[in-house]
Amino acid sequence: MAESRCCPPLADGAISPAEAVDLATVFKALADPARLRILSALIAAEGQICACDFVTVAGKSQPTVSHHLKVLREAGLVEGTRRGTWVWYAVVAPRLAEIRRALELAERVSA
Amino acid sequence: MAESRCCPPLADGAISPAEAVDLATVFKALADPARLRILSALIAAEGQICACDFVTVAGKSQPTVSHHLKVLREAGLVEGTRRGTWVWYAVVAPRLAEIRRALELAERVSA
DNA sequence: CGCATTTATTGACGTATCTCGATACAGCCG
DNA sequence: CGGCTGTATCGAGATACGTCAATAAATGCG
Repeated sequence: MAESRCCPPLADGAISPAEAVDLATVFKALADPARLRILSALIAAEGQICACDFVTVAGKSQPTVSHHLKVLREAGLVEGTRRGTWVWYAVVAPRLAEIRRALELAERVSA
Repeated sequence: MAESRCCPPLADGAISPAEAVDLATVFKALADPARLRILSALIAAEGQICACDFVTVAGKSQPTVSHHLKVLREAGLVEGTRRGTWVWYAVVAPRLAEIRRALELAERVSA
């Protein structure tokens, strides 16, 4: 602690610890190249993609891809629906908007 | 591999592996509650904050805070300048804008 | 039912990350 | 200079994460 304060006491403008944990969970889901490629493929497709195609997109084994899809699902970023043998995945747009808003606030304030 | 294709060949709209690695690095820097609290405090302050204050903000030890600041620095998200005994940190606004743009594209497409 | 195909789960291994105590470095002041 | 304060680095321990092979679960078909 500083004996002679180096600055006025902080205005406590930081997000709460709970909020920080929540946000961190989302960013953790985005913090992997394979998952980003899966997500961007889904976005570019503007629709649904069969899970089987992600093996090629991510360049990983099928179990690894399945694991990444689970992470993205649990982060609320994508949604999978079974159609017979295959499972089709799609982006959850509102969730992406939510994340963007968090960073938008950041830019607005810092601009 | 599917014997009878489940879907047309993917349009290859995903970002490149290199881009994915770059983006993942940034999101990794954001994927920690302590770092998010540090960053949000900086944003809320709309200016510079003395490094000594981050120990309280993050609720971690001084070496841990210093480590997190290094991660944020190396991700280009914050900047520190020494002013005598203390180091003052500030947000790098263009970098935040860059990240926001990546997600903005996402929302535009998925909207 | 029995078999083939797609997807998900399990278990294991290596690596990365978070955390702190101890310590080194940098700049002020008497 | 010598001591003091703030910051950064080092080393170590614990935990989390990415990855794959093996295997299970789900679905369709003959």
